[in-house]
Amino acid sequence: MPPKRPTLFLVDGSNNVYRAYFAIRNLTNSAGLATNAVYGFTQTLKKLLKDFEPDCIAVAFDISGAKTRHEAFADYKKDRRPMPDDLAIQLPLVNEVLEGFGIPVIGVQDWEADDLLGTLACVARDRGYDVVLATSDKDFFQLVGDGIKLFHTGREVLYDANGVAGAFGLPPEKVVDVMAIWGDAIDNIPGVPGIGEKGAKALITEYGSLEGVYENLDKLKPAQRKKLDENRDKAFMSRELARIKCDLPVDDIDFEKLKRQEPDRAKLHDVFSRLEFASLMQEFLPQAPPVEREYRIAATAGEVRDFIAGATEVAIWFESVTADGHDDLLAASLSTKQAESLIVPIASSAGGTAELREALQEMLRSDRLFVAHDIKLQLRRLAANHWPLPARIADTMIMSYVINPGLPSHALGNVARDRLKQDVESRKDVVETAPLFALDHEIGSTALSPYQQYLGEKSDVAMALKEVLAPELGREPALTDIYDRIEMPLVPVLQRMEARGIKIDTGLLRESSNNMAQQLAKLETEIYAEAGMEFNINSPQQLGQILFEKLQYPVSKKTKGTKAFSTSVDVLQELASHGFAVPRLILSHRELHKLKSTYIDALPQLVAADGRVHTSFNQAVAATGRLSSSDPNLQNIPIRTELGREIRKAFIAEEGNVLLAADYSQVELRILAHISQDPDLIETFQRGADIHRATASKMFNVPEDQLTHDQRRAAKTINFGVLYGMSAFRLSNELNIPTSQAKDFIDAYFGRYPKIQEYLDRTLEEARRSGKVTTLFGRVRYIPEIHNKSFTVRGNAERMATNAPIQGTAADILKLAMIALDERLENAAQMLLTVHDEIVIEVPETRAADVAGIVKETMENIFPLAVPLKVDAHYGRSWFDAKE
DNA sequence: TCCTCTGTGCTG
DNA sequence: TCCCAGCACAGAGGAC
Repeated sequence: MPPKRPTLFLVDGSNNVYRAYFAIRNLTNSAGLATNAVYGFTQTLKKLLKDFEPDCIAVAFDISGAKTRHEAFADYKKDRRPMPDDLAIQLPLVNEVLEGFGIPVIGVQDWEADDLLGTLACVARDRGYDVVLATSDKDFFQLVGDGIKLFHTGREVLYDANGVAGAFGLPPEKVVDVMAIWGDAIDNIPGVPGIGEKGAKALITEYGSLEGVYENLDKLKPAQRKKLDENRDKAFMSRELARIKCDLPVDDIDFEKLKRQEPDRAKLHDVFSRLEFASLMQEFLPQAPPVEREYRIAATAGEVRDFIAGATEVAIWFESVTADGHDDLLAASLSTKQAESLIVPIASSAGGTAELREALQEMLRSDRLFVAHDIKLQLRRLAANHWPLPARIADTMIMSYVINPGLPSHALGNVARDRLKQDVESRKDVVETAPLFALDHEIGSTALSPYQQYLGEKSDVAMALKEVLAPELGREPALTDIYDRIEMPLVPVLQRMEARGIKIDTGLLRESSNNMAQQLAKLETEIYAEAGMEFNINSPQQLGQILFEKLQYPVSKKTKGTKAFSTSVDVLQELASHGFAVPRLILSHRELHKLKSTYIDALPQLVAADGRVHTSFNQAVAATGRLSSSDPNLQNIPIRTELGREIRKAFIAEEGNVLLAADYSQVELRILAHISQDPDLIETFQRGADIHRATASKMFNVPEDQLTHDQRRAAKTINFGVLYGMSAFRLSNELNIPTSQAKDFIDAYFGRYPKIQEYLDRTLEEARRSGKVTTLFGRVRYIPEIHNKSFTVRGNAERMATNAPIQGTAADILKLAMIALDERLENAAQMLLTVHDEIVIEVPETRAADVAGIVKETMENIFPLAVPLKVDAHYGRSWFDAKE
């Protein structure tokens, strides 16, 4: 093999700065400084460095005062517009960025940057470099050939000579001839007026050169002949203007000095923070010098056994690839101490062997503690491949969540950045640059591919995080309990629920989809007719224009962010109540379209080969301690409207089974009664009365059996509202009463339940004092905004503070019940779903009544409160039937 | 063309 | 200004 030629990237500074400036508009920092050009230029630079990893790189700029290269041509560039002020002001910042990246800037007084680039390119090529010009200026196509390529920074395409021929239509050496006729408005190269790109290329293609064209003038159509004839001098002059010089005197240049350097992270972080580029700031956090990491690849089972010998804790990562809807294991990465990983190929395609696979399985069957960041994902992959599941597990994602659940994300990358000040490779980035199966490529080599680096990191970082998080968790006994007794025991329970999935009657959904499509089409026709024109009904913007501009309906509300016309249900209902047809029809259309697109059409597509949908339960998302569900979200299946509830008929049990739905009745109010110790509230629940009726009776001083419907409704609204910190304003809206009356209701409520007021005050006091609130079980939630000086922000924080202990305690209770049920039901029945206060179970019909009893008993007695917990349990063929 | 934000609406 | 906690769809427009 001949030695590889070093690569040199020559970046056309002006071109790329201008391109960024025009490609990105309206980007400024909070001080109003334009930052668009720096941002775009930086992104281009980053991409070049990452995708091409050039050996050498430099950026060429004009130095102000640069003379024209052909002073004889007086017009040349004379009326080129001056650089816009808000671009000029960014040039020093571009220089700072380049300094931060360690990229030299080249400029020679009085030289055009084009000629400088051309000369550098040619000299470098002649000295043995593979040169790439990074520009979006088509003029540079003329330089492309052996040893010189062009990377078009706008299109992100690398052109060699063939590429130029393909993109430009003519080979590089013909570029100047084409420009001679076509001209270039940007550089003020006149060309032949009246003949443009198409004409110029056709002529040069036909006659080979500018000379060729003029030798054959007589063969051309009269009009074209005339234009060429009259502008002969201009054409030849234009060709000289377009020609980039390659022979400027630069003999003394030392390309070694253009070697790529490590970026100065601190410097970049500083400039990006002034520019307020948040993601770039994150990316270039000033870091401690990187630890030497040793990531090896195992070739034999002996190496695997040696690696974990004596270790009681192993951090694991099993990498998988999805093929035909199945997660196939590809490789594992193991760590027993920081900065060391062993990568073990699993799939034969990646170099895996039966012997290696057996060593891994043997490891999983051992009683070591297996650590991962999101271990449920690991369990899922192992289970999908019928591998043994480890018995003792630890999860750094859940540790992070229990310590501070309010973070925006507990994903590995975020936690590592936060806790270890370390960036981790994302699979997306790695797979883009390296093929997946590069894994077996470098076994025995010390140089790791990016993919191997990524794999090694997965277990290494999990182990490093465990070293940081476990001691921190251990210092908080209540949090340790939450982790040990609630969250970790729940992990395998959730994993089994996800793996089981729930059966879907796709036939039913398809039928209903067709039905709805017809109804929607009919509604659309009616809406267009009433509106007098067609428009996109699903576009709030277009709908707003139709309703409030074209049809001139009264405007009652604007949207929060953009202050556009609001077209939300309440607005439409208000309009419909005045007898307007369009809003009434839109409401029907909205409901149908929502149900069809979000549920009826979406669900069948998510049904797996087993005829069931498998959601993911997210255990480290909700700040209050609740679970969430996604892909698909099965926690928002409609129930409140008759039409919506029909969808639950498609969630069914297997033949011979039923679905059993058990839900806690008014669990949050009961928790409020317990935590506040309000005697009246407790008494009401203890005697099993209708809580809203009892509340109304107290508020309005009317016996329970003489209340009006509206009085009970008001009490019900307040009962729920108090859990969320509802304002009088909101209550007045909800009940359609004056704010003053709503305020009276609320006062009456707290007058009768003084302990609830005390609870709210006490909780706010705690939040203000300690910055956090806790559930009954000690789960924390930090409320940093509790001292915010903005009324709105602080108000929000206060409502979070009072709601979190209630909602969070309910979540704790449900989780405990799930853990207990998983154990008690054994194989008699299988939990499938959980929806905050509800558990859905699939059970053989013959055992349904029996299991319903166990479920009810378990859930009601899982944790004794000052009031009884009440569970309603029903079963039937479908989820619809199970909700009596 | 892909990605992100916004408006809207579904659940407990 | 105004109700806690989620997730997803669809449109619009930014970014490349």
